[in-house]
Amino acid sequence: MKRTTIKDLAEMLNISTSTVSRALKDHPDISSSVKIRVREAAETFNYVPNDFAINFRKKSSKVIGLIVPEITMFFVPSVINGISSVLNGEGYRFFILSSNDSYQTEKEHIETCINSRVDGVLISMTNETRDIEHLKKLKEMEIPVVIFDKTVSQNMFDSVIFNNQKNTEWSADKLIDHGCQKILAIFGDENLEITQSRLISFKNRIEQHPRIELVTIFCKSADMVKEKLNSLPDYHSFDGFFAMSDETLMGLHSSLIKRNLNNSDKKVVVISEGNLPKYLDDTYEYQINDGYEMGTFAASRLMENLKKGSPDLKESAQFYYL
Amino acid sequence: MKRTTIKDLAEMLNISTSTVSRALKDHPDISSSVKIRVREAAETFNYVPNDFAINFRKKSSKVIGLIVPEITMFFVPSVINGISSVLNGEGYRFFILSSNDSYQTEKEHIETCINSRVDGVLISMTNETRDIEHLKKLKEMEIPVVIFDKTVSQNMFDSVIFNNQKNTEWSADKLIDHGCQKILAIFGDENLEITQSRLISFKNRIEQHPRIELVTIFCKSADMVKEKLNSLPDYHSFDGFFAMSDETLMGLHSSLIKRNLNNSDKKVVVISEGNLPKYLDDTYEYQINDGYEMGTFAASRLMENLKKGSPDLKESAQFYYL
DNA sequence: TTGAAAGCGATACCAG
DNA sequence: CTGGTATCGCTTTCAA
Repeated sequence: MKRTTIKDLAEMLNISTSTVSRALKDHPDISSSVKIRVREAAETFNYVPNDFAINFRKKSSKVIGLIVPEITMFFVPSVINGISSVLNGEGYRFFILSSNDSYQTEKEHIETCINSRVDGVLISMTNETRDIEHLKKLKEMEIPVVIFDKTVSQNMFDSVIFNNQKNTEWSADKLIDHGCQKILAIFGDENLEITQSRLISFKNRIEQHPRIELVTIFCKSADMVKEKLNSLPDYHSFDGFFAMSDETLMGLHSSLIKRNLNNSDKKVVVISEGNLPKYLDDTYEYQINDGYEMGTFAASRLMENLKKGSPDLKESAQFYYL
Repeated sequence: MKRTTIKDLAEMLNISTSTVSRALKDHPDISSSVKIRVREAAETFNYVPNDFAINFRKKSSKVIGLIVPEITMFFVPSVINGISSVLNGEGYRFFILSSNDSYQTEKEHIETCINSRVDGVLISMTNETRDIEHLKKLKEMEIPVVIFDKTVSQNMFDSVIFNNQKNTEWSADKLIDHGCQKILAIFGDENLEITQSRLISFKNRIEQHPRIELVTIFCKSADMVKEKLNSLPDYHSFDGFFAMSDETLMGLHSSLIKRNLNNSDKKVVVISEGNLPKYLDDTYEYQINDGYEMGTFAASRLMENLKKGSPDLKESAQFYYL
């Protein structure tokens, strides 16, 4: 089905394509009589500007690529909502690329972004990712990048992460203040930067109280939490639990209710992405790391970078704590 | 930063752009010696084909638009995963547009899809949507559409939904077979088509057993479930519970554990989107409405429509039950 | 086996 | 105020 083009309109009205183009975008040079005729014609013939042609001409796609390590129910949906709200407001769209926890896939997605000429990239990295080699091409191409949540240490791109130290210490203090004597702390994937930083802060804080006994376990998934807890010999002796994420919490919660340990005097403190908490157990305490907020923040930083244009003007990469 | 183009390569190698273009895509006409030289040059000068130009030329974006009523943690993530797995395999990308439960926004998103010349549209509708008027333009433009999960009755576009009757009857039978005598059934928003159809099937089935007492409640959110249950006078007298979705289940679960009614002999049966179940309580029984499956199925149908090309050949819209 | 050239649709510069 | 024209990068006949 042939779609109406500017040229079609021009021929119908016996004027030039330039005039039609300008009339359509309300250029001040054009007489209002012409504008009216053009707009009417556009309306009747169902003219839809061809974004391909415009992108091609303008070398800007108004599209940004969102690369996430995996699409889970825990964090990603709220992040997407946050990103949406910012990008839609700015007339941008985005496509989602899930790395499925594979560094290789992540790398390919970056190629995809380059090929499809996205205007910018928002990325949260996989557990396997150790450096930013694969991102350097984006830098060369002068495609703005903002890394969020899961990152590796680097100073080439803006990044926004939660304030792990603050959140973790808050959590540790809750358990300490509650008078817990034996604490089980459940962390995520041991290889992740985020896990390590939370681990260190948590340990430091707890170790200031030598009488408190601390056991830490690392679990890549909620299922693994369940498994490990089930084979924990002295489960009942713990009087305090810490989970570093919604996912680890899920495993813990599942395990606690199975043993009828909910509604007990055990203290549970969680750093949570914020979706689940209100449905699990009123007695758990949460430090919320809001995905929506992170989404809006990261997207806003990207928009700023986009507008800054010439990147020579751009100061070096910045680190933001949420 | 100037990016290498085919023209650049052609000039460097003193051959024509046509030859370069063909060499790059391994056209049989081109001698292998030329191919090698071209590929080497492309490699060294970091040539990246310009998708804008290609799309423009080919009039195909390899992009499809995904419109969802809202981005929740319950269903959407798995649907997205399903869609991803199919589309990425076919070299397509997609962008996500969330209608935020607003018909108006949904309508705008459809315009967005048309303007950005997506090759196809996958859509799940808002609660406010009553007809497909706003989709007709897509038909005119010959953009293939597949409607999934939330739809209205129509016969213009392919659609894929869960088999509510089957799933609901299965659930009712579970409770009946377990010997439940007093059942509390929790449904979602009373205005939704999906709620009504599940309600009717459920009731019909239970009413075949006159001795069973059935109480039904409608709740727009998990929080409302919690509220209503908390003010239920004879809570303990129920020996069977039905929740029509993960969201209603969340409220029920929250309420059950609060009263220490988990791990009891109460029977809980749920029609679930499938993400949460394994983390809540092993004793609940689930009929899984798998979002991943729906995603792959809907995306596959869309791909088929895309390939069928000339739509005169296409038979009328089809309805699929999952 | 290769090259020349047209053209996809919109834009913007330069002229008038 | 309006028109002519080159151009973006690539693909694809048509010729050679």
